[in-house]
Amino acid sequence: MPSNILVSVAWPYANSLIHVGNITGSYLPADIFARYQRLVGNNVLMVSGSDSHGTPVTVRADADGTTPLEVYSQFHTGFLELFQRLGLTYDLFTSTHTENHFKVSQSIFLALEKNGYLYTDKQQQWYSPTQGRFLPDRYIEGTCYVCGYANARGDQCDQCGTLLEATSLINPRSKMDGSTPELKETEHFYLDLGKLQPAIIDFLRQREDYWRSNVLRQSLGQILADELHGRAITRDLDWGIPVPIEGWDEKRLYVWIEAVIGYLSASIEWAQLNGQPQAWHDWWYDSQAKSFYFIGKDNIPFHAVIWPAQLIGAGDWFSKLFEELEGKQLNLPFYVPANEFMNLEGKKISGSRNWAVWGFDFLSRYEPDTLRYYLTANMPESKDTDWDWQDFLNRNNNELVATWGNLVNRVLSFAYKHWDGQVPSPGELRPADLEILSTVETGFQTVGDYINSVNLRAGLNEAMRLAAEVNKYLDQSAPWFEVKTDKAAAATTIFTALKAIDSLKILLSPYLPFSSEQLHKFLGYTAPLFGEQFTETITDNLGEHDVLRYNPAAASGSWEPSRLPSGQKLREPAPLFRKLDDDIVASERSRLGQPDISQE
RNA sequence: GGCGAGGUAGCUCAGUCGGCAGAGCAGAGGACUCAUAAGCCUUGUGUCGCGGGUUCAAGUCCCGCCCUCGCCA
Repeated sequence: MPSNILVSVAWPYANSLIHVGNITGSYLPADIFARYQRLVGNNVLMVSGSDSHGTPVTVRADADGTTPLEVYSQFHTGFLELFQRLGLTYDLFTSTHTENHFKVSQSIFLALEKNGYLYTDKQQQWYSPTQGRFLPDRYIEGTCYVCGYANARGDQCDQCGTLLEATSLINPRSKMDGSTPELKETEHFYLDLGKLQPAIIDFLRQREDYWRSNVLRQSLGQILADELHGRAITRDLDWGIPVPIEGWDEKRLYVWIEAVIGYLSASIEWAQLNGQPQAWHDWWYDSQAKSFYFIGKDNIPFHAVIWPAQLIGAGDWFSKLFEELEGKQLNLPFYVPANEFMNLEGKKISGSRNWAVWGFDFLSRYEPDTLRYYLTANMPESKDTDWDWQDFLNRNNNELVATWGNLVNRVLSFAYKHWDGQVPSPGELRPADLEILSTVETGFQTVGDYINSVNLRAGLNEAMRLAAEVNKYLDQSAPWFEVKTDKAAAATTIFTALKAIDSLKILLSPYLPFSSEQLHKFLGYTAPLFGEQFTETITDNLGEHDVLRYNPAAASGSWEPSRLPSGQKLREPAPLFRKLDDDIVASERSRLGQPDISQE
């Protein structure tokens, strides 16, 4: 009776590099959760991809004198490598720029249309006569109509901070060529959120008792205070997904409606790549399946309101249009455990000012588990948190290395030295031995419950507390005395300690997969705990796209207490983690805000 | 401007139904030595953002205000 668990992870925008705030906000919690669910034996499907359309990508392409496709491909490739190195085990990390995603998105659009949730309306938009095209708000500069600042952006004034109505800018000019745009009427499709409002309220009310209050209030509270109104879902652009209506093929789907559809399209692509094109039904049509959406707080309305609205609005028309199946309803989100934000040294992370710790840059000097540990211990689950380099050093040296790394090292090296590189044979276990094993084994329940309810920090704390318990046990048993007077007693102690760290290895493995895998080998196991990540190039009618995948076939780990056999041959141990030097605090701080080396 | 989250020990953060303010780290002291000078034992620490109110009792509930952050307009 394994459950089908869909792990949906925020889609990074393919126009900037990934920093630690992005990682702790959604990618890392999703991976911890997914690894745990796989260890428990559930059927996990973890999907995401690059959000490749939208104006930030075209703006960047125009600025760099290249094409949106080039910009997207370059960042996308970087994401695949970073995620692989961080051990983020996506079953599929793909892209929105695929033939499959185009088709799925257009099917959702048409299903919404069939069910009467779309309407058209006209609006004014800046148009460039010199270029013969409409200009997105981000392509416009002008004088702020609030404070008079001459270089206000189309969507916001950098001087007074006001969010601006682009069509009201004074003396507008095109950022492309400085020419003066003119207002022109254009027609768009709108999603009728007002009509869907009662169903969305129902959806949220059904989840009221277990959703985080920040997520619930930001969605339900907002709706109750201020009705939902229709939103334009098409744009006058050429980069993106064509509107699938005759006469509209010059227009594109607005990214905000199309990107979230990626959870569905990536699931479908995953099934196709596995040669079982219907396999995704288990997560999307089985009413017992549960879907978890790992996102940052800035994305709450899109995942708790708009995406459910699309799914409800598409109704059973999606299955008819997409694969001629009758009467299938797509599953709605089960839980949206949105995280708050992580700041850096007391200030907001800012890519453009290089006030950031970049994923790649970090990995050039430190290990992925070091990052995973600090980001989890400091994860913004209930409020904004702060990345502080001194705190990073302290936690690495005083918690990860001292409590866990040292425990492993002292037990392994003692066993290796005194019992000829083998797990010793114990005598009958004494009360203290039984007690510590039972204490550690409670972790499979307590840590598991924390992870299952997406309280990841609490789960990590609990696992670390258990590691400290094993340190106490060792001090009380003092095998370094026993070994001199009663080697059989020492053998019992070390056997017990080895079993304890063998169990702790599993409890910590969702958080620290690399070092757990290494410990697993030190303990003499040959089959790996986890499966393998790999990349692949897929060709379709839109061209080629690279994907990151996960093959669980070789994984042998399971969420249950150690069954370490005595006599098992150990491998020569080495420290799992590196103690960091105090100097790094100053040198890391000096990098912050410096002209950027990593934003290419 | 509307909606929401947060403000608690030197630092990072918990705090459920209102019932003597907590953890980890840092700091101080101690016994030990298997281990990455790690681990173990002992130990100090508070204007719970500010001002009112309700209550026998408020970090917690109510009102007002200040600051930080997010979404929306």
